[in-house]
Order: sequence, then C-alpha cells, then structure tokens
Amino acid sequence: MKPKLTLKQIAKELEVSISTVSKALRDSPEIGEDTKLKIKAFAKLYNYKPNNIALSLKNRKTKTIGIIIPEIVHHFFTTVISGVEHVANEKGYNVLVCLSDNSFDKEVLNMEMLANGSTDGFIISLAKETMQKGDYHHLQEAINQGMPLVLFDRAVDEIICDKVIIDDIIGAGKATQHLIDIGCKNIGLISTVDYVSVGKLRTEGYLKTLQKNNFSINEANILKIEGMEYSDEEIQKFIIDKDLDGIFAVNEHFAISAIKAVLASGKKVPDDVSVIGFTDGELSKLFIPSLTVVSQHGTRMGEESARLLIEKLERNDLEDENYKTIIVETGLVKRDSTK
Amino acid sequence: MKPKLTLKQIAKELEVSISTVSKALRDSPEIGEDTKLKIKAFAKLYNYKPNNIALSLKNRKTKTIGIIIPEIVHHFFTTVISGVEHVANEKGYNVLVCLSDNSFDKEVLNMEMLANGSTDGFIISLAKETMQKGDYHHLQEAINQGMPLVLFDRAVDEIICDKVIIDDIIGAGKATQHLIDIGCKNIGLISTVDYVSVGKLRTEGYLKTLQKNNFSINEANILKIEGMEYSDEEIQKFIIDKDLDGIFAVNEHFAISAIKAVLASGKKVPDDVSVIGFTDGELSKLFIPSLTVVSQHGTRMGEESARLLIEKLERNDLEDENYKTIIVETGLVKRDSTK
DNA sequence: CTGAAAGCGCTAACAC
DNA sequence: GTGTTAGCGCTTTCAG
Repeated sequence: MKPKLTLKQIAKELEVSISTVSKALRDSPEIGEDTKLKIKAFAKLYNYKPNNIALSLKNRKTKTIGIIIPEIVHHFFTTVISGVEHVANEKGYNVLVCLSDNSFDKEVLNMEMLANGSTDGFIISLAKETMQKGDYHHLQEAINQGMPLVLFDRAVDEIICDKVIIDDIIGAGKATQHLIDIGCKNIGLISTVDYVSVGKLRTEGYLKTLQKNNFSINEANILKIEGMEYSDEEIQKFIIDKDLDGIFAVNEHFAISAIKAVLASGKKVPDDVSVIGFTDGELSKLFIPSLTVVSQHGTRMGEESARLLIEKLERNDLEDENYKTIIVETGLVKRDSTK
Repeated sequence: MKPKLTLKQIAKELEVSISTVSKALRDSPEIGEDTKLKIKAFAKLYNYKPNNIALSLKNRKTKTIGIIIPEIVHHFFTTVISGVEHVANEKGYNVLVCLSDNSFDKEVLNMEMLANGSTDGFIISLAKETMQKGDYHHLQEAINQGMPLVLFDRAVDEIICDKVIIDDIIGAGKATQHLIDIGCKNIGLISTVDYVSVGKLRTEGYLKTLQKNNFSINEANILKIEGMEYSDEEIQKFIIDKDLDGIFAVNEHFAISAIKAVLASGKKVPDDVSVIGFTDGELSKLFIPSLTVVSQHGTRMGEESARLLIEKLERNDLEDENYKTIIVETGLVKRDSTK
C-alpha cells in the first residue's frame, strides 16, 4: 500500500520547494518553463492528485452539496437526486445524501452534521414531522451562517430562500379539469393531511377547479390520509360507499389503491370510474390499466435545485438577497385510467 | 451572517490559549475543573461545533463513505442506499452518493474524485460497461492506496475485497424449482447479457435446476437482453411464438413485460402461464396480478456492506488480508402471478 | 494546570 | 525564477 503522493514528497524528490511545485502544477507564470515541465512530468508519472480535504480547508469550500430528503425509497425523490447529481457532477461538485426518514430530529441532526464544514450548501425537502411542528430554526440557522439553501417540493413560506416547487394548484387543477372534461360528475379527492404543503395545495387546486366549473363541493368526497400504513384500507372504505365517477389521487400509491378499490367494488376503470394520479413513477406506466397522471418532473426539479444552489455558491460577491422560486410545470399524461 | 465559531475565537474571547480550549472541550484531565467548566459553558452557549474538514485533515479520515452505483432510479439500488445510510449514520458516518450511469468512464472519474480525501472507503456496484470491459484497475488502485472497498451485487472475482452478494444461483434455483413444483413443463428464462454477473449466475441457477429435475434444456427458451430500450418488444417477440407455461425473469421490469406479453397473446396469468421475478420492488406488490418473486433484500445488502466497510475502517491495526464475502439469502415470496 | 509549537496538505503574499 | 512564511482549524506533543 502506497500512500497518496503529496506536494511535499514531490518537492523533496525533485529538490525544489513545495510552493514551486504548487505553482508549477497550477501553471503559474512565475515558474520557469523547464522546471514546470519537469514537475508536471513527475506529477503525471506518479499520478499526483491534490488532496481535496486540504483544499477544502484552505478555500473554505468543499465542493460538495448536501441533499436531505425524507426518504429515498420513493421514485420521486430518486429522480430528484438523479437530477441534482448530474448537474452537480458536471460542475465538479459531489453530492452528500442524507435521509431524514420524515423525522424532525433526524433532519436537524443531519443538517448539523453537514453544516460543520462538510457541505457548501443544502438542497432539502422537508420532513413531514418538520412541517407539522412548523419548527424551522435549523434552516434559518444554516442561512444565518451563510450556507445557501434550496427547498424543493415541500417548501414553506416561513423560510426565505431559493425554492423549486411544482405548480401544485395548477397541476391539481389540470387533473380535476381533465376529469370534468371527460364527463365526470362526481369527483373524489384522495390527498394527504394539510400540513404537508403539497397535500394542501393540491386540495386547493381541486376545490378551485370544481368551483370554476360550478360543481358543488362535497366534503364527503375528500379523503385525507395521514400515514401510508393503512392507506389501502382507508381508500377502500372511502370508495366503496360513494358513487364517484372520477377520482384524483395526489400520489401514485393512492391512485393505484383507488383503482384496486374500484375494481374490487365490481366497477371498471376507466369505463365506470376514471382515476388520475399525481406522479411520474414507473408504476403508472406499467400498471394495468396504465395511469393517466399529472407528471412532476422530479429530474427537472433536481436539476433546477442544483443549478440554483451552485449559482449562489459561486457568486461570492455581495450577498444579495435575491431569492428565486422556480416553479416547474406539470404536464398531463393521458393514459388508460381515464376515459 | 455570523461565521462559524472556531477554537481560536473562543480562546481569544476567554483569554486562554487555543490548546487549552481544545483540551477542555475534549475533557482532558490536564485542564483545571474551573477553566473546563467556563470553556464548556461558553462553547455550549455559542453552540460551538468543531470543523469537520479540519478534523479530517488532521485525522486523515473523513468519516464519510462513498457509494457508487450504476443508477439510482432503480428500486433495488435505492433500498441498498437506504440500508447503507442507516448504519452509516448510526456510526457517525456520512454517505456520498455517486452515479456511474453504467459508464466505465464515469465510474473511474467518480472514484478518482472521491479517492482524493473525500471518502474513507467505497461501497460499489459495478457499471455494466465496467464488467463488459473487465477493466478493474481503478478498484485495484483504491485498494493499493489503502482505501477499503466493498463490492455489492455486481461483484467480480478479479478484485479481492469484501463483498456482499446474493445467492444468485440458489435464488434462481428457487424460482425455477417453484415453477417446476407448480407443474410447469416448459419454462422460459428472461435474463440479461452474461457479462453482468447476476445475469450469468441466475442463468446458471436456472439451468442447474432444470437439469436436476431432468428437464431438457432448450436454448430457444432463453432470452438475453442487452439494454432496456427495446426490452418490451424483445420480450413480446420471445413469448408470442413459444408455448411456455412458466417464465422466470431476472428483474422486475422483465417480469412485468412478460406478464403483459402473455396477456397480450390472449393467455392468462397464472392460469396458463406462471411468471416469477427476481426483485423486491414496489411494483411486484401492486401490480395486478401481484408478482411472485425471489426477494433480493436490498436493505440488508446495504446494511451489511456498510457494516463491513466501517469495520475495516475502524480496525486501524495491522492490515490483515481478511476479506469476507457475505451472501445475503433470497426468499421466495409467493403472490398471484404463479399458480 | 496552561501554553507554545509543530504539523495534517495546500495556497499565496512576499522576499530574495 | 524560486523559496520562505503564514495560515485554513484542529490536535497533540512537549515545555514551562
């Protein structure tokens, strides 16, 4: 096992000073052509690579960005990571991934862990518990310390920073409108509890669209689900005794559950009931019937988030309080679960 | 924006030396109780946290582990990351995630990027291209430099290091045997090209089990798929003109495609054709019919990998050449796609 | 009991 | 042109 080569060793080997080596390798005009050549050749030969940690310490920047998400076993987040990773890599950044498991404490812990020099900035989607508590001091602290932050998907107004979100209201509107357009008269909504921002916004989009079309709103047609554990049962119960002909579900899981429940009740999808989801998961494409969905473009969100963060990181000039909120458009993908 | 507190500042503020502060905070017996108390109180008050980068430079260890996978938008890898992340976090490690996109070059690049001080060790599943080329010099180099490595899932014999793999042959055997047990006579295999280790091994398990049961082997019943782009079409063509009554697919996607192709050909699953997959993806549970599968236990693999790596990292004693290969057992999960 | 000094690997201002 | 020095934040001998 040969330990990594350092400037020091090169210097000793070539009998020059460390700074000469450093400068030569960075192609400084201060150094004579001949020495430069010699040093570079040696470095190449022994495959010298500067030590990132030393650089980080010196430059006070790590060239890594931290991403904290509630869970990774979830297609949406996975696509976001993928997006972040690709633009990060392109710009020479590494990506540190942490999972909050939807727990406030883990989220805080992770941030503290990374805030001490491990990352230059954060890309975060808030834990459910965090949104429920409404405690965002850890985010504010990071900002105060000068760490740029971008919140995606699950963002909150309380924190002023860059954000990348989806046009949830509009997206939900598209879904609802689609159901109306194909002739649904009694449209149900399966959403998450209101403290999860997206649940709330998508509910809003649903309600607004119904109103705009002069549909009456029936609270009984709205199901709000807290956890995933019993969602199947809840959805089944919800669907069985209603006479819905259209269902809008705010995620893929709920949509699939809904279809199953409809099928179990002896009705057909999409003939009797049309179902539309909010996702761009694999399941939607492969399920039978394939799902009509409002697509979230997770990759795009990840890319935008990374771009926003890196932009902020590399603009070391005045800290202008110029925060952007990028709204990634949703699109309706018509497939077989709606007429 | 208040920059992070350093030992230096505390020292100045309290009018003691830096080393006194350092020692006090690490509870060294050298320091008097009163000064210790004073310093600790101050540190707590202003929420001092040591700078990870400085620590890394000093200790020559980063407390982060790098994981390089071919793609993240894939349920299996996602579960592995989740497993790695959890045990890593538990032991105070961070996780740096890099994607090779199945490209040899990106894999090498990523490793180089991380090997220069960013990580203490690697957890890797090889890119398809890497296995195809059979070029593992980058892995060997990392090992030579003293970076521990653990290979998971797609491992190769050429590199001697810790490994976490699945009992692919046995698992494939279980799948095949299950099909035989339920009465299938003409069993097809949908696999990947041979240079992907798992494809090869699972094929082996399939063949062996057929032989053991005195089934004749029909090469025409074996389909090997290279990329995912045209897999649907290939599978459809494969299935249409054969009279298979059992199909074993080495991943979830292929299994779903197979079911669709069977359905499209006017036959029923599982009545006419039983289909079994190799995965523990979400799709399998939710698809209709739900899929009988050999489960991979990605989370377990991730956990084992992380444990193995951290164990090696923390045993700073003699570098014993004691490499383990952990074989994570597969299990048969019977669902509705087989009789 | 406390502090000065060296050093982890690197860069950059400043001498020579 | 090349080298010396200081310093990034921290730990750790070794003096005092």
